[in-house]
Amino acid sequence: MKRRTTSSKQAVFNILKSSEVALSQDDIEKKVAGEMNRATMYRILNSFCEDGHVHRIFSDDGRTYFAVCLNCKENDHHHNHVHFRCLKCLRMECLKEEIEIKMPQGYTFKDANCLVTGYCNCCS
Amino acid sequence: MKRRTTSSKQAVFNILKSSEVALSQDDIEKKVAGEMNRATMYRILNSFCEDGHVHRIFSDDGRTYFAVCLNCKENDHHHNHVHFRCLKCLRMECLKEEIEIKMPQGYTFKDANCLVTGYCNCCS
DNA sequence: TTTATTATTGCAACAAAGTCGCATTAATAA
DNA sequence: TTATTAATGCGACTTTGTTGCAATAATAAA
Ligand SMILES: [Mn+2]
Ligand SMILES: [Mn+2]
Ligand SMILES: [Zn+2]
Ligand SMILES: [Zn+2]
Repeated sequence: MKRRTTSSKQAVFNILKSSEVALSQDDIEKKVAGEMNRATMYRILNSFCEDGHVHRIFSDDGRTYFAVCLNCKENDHHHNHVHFRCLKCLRMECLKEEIEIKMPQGYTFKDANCLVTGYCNCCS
Repeated sequence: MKRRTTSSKQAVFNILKSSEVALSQDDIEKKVAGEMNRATMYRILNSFCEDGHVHRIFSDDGRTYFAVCLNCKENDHHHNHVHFRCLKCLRMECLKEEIEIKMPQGYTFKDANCLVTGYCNCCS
């Protein structure tokens, strides 16, 4: 027996799944009904990432954002799409745009975290 | 009269300039001769970034790394090159590889922070 | 050279993100 | 129904980075 399904986990997952944008722990805390301990939420988010249901976005605002994996198969995780953070409305979103990076000779690629800041179409 | 040249600034800048890799504040603190207050060093690094002598790399390890700008002209700052962090030897380096990102319709590009993790040629 | 101005520094206190140990609670297997 | 152990809440903690304030020092002005 490994993971157990709990209401906390389901709550967090539903929030992430129904969100159009990536969310920080703080964002989720605001959206979740009732109380939920910060440490617990981080543990939940970490487990989602471990299990490959959710991916992390490391932002230049000092926060980590979380978003559900959409096109990831069990054995094919590719998070090399671009993330965008609007400097005005603060939306953090996963873009369709994928980047392909030519690694230097002898280097091994493990993961990518590509973030672009600017203004979204509403805020431009 | 705006910026003043001080030995602290010069020390930090020389460390960054002579380093092959990008450095975190902590890295610099270890390299700097004698004592230097953390707040002071951050203020120095921030001023370098403001003045466009140095650019920031936001890493997935929770730290910010700093590296001198090499190909930036006064009016043409382009930091859309890829950064690489080796998961074994922990080197953080600026890669030659530049990424070009097609922004969605109506979006305005401001800055990019593209980080790749993996293993460098020594550690692969 | 001397003085005045103000950028820079050190210090301490603070903020925010995230982690961890531990006792308690609750899913699930037996 | 009971036993097992994952999940939770709590509080303490760590790390990165910032800020107010008084003291110091680089530089402009006299
Ligand atoms: Mn994404
Ligand atoms: Mn760089
Ligand atoms: Zn916007
Ligand atoms: Zn390496």
